Amino acid sequence: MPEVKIALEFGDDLQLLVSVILSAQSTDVGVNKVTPALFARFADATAYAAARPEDLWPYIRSLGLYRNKAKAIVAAARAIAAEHGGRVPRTREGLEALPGVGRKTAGVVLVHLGAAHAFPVDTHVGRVSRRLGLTSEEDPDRVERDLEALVPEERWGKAHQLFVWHGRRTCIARAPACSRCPVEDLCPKRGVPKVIRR
DNA sequence: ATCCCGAGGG
DNA sequence: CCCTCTGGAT
Repeated sequence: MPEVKIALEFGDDLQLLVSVILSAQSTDVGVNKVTPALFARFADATAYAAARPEDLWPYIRSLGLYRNKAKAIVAAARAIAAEHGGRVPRTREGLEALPGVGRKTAGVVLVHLGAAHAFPVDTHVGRVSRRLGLTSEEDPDRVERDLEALVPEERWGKAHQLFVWHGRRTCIARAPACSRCPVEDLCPKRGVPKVIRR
């Protein structure tokens, strides 16, 4: 399988974690647009920990949900500085214990770090899986359970990345590009009129 | 179940 | 105008 380059641009674990927190209900394009200035201003967990959430607003306001995200980043950085020696924890339990970090965010961080097998379910993974008929669930935790039963554990991370990639590039929410879809033959929605397709 | 919450696309 | 974007906390 060809190596697939995935979107988020980060230089260290903390930049990765911050990027993933920022990516909630936001596009990767938007995240990569704000992170250079943000990372230049806040170099490490100590820098974020010393800041107030409002200090981050100017950098991330364009993303939406910026109050929550700023609060989460500062709180998480304080926990990382105080309880983890300034280093981002590399276990699911450690990550999920951080403020603003839930199962999906922890999973994406683990996949990027290669620290553990995980199959985080975001809007793309959920939509693609439902369209392909791999699950009929809406709840991300249940979708994840179905997918993890279908895919060998060693491939969860790669599968997650491929599903996201496919969802962004081809199996787009509004207007799926079925005509250039590489897995159209596998798709139950094949041939279904666009209006009903979902 | 609801709130947060701006930008880009159809 | 409405929907969607790699959610999490309450």
